[in-house]
Amino acid sequence: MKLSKTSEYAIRILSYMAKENNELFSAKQLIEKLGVSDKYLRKLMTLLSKVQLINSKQGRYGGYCFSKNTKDIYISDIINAVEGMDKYLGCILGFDDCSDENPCSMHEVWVETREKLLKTFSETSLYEISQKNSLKI
Amino acid sequence: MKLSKTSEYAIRILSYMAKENNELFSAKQLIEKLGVSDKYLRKLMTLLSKVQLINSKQGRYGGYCFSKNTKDIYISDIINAVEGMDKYLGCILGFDDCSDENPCSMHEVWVETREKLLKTFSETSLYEISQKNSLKI
DNA sequence: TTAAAATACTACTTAATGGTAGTATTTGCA
DNA sequence: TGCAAATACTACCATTAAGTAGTATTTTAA
Ligand code: SF4
Ligand code: SF4
Repeated sequence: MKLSKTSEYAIRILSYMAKENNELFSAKQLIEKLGVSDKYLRKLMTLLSKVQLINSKQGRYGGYCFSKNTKDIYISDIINAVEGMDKYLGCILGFDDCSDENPCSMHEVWVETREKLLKTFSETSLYEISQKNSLKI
Repeated sequence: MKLSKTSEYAIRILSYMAKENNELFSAKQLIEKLGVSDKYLRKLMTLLSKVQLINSKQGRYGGYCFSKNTKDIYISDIINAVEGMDKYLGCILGFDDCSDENPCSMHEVWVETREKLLKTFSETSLYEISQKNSLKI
C-alpha cells in the first residue's frame, strides 16, 4: 500500500494539528515541525480549506484551524480532499468495467483485503488518532 | 490500494498464462488477448524471465513458458520481480525511520491492515487464482 | 545458407506527480 | 494611512513512471 506524497503530507499535518489542539496554526509553525516544504504545504492547506476541513484566515495573525470537530474528520475525508479515494478502490488488475457478479480470477482474493482497507480509512477519525499516546509527530 | 501499471500488467499476463496452461506463449498471442502494448509487454516479459519466473526462448517457434510450477509462484513474487514490494509495506505517512516500538499516532491503525495486505499477496499463488471459475481474462 | 519469425536491447517521448519561485492579496495595528 | 505579517495564486521546473520506435540478435526449417 502506498498513498501519494500529497495524501501522506495531508494526514501528517492534520494529525499533528489534532494532537496539539491549538486554536490557530501558522504555516510557518507547521513547516518547522513537519518535514514539508513551505510552498507545498501552503498549496495543500489551501486545498484542505476549499473542502472545508479547515478554515484559513489571511492577514496579520492569520493561519489555519479546524472547521469542524476532529471526531468528524476521517482519514478517507482527507484522502478524498487532496486526491480522491477512488484509485485505491479499483480493480487490482487495472480494469475498470467489472462487477462482483462476473469476477475474474484475481477478484475473490482481492476483495476481502480491499474491504478491510476501506473500513480502516473510513472509520478512523483524526480524534482517535490524536488520542494515542505516541512519540512521533 | 493501487499497484503500478507495471505490476497490474505482470499479474494479468501471468494469471492468463496459468489459466490457459499452454506449453508456450508468444508475445503476439498475449498481446492479442490482454490489453498491453507490444513493446511494453515484451519489456515486462524480459524482466520476468530475468528473475526466473518464466523462461524465454528466442528465434522461430520461440516464446515464453513458466520455469516453475504455478503453485510456487506467489503474487508477491510477481510484484517483487517488476517493481519491489517494499514501497507497499512502508509507513502510511511516508516516514522511513520508525519502528513498532516507537509508534506515532497513525501506526496502530495502519499495521493491522498492512498485515492483511501482505498476507494476501504472499500466500496466494498463481495456481490458486487459475483454479477459480471466472469469466474474465 | 538464407529468410522468416520470434525475443532482446537501446534510446527516446509523453504524462503525471512532486516541488519551487515570485507576485498578489488580505488583515490588523502603530 | 501605511507597513508588517500572514495566506492565495499563477506559472514554471524536476523527477519518475508509462509508453513507443527502431534496430539487433537468436533460432530453425526450407
Ligand atoms: S473481476 Fe477481475 S478484472 Fe474485474 S474488477 Fe475484479 S479483479 Fe478486476
Ligand atoms: S510510527 Fe507513525 S511515522 Fe513511524 S512508521 Fe508507524 S505510522 Fe509511520
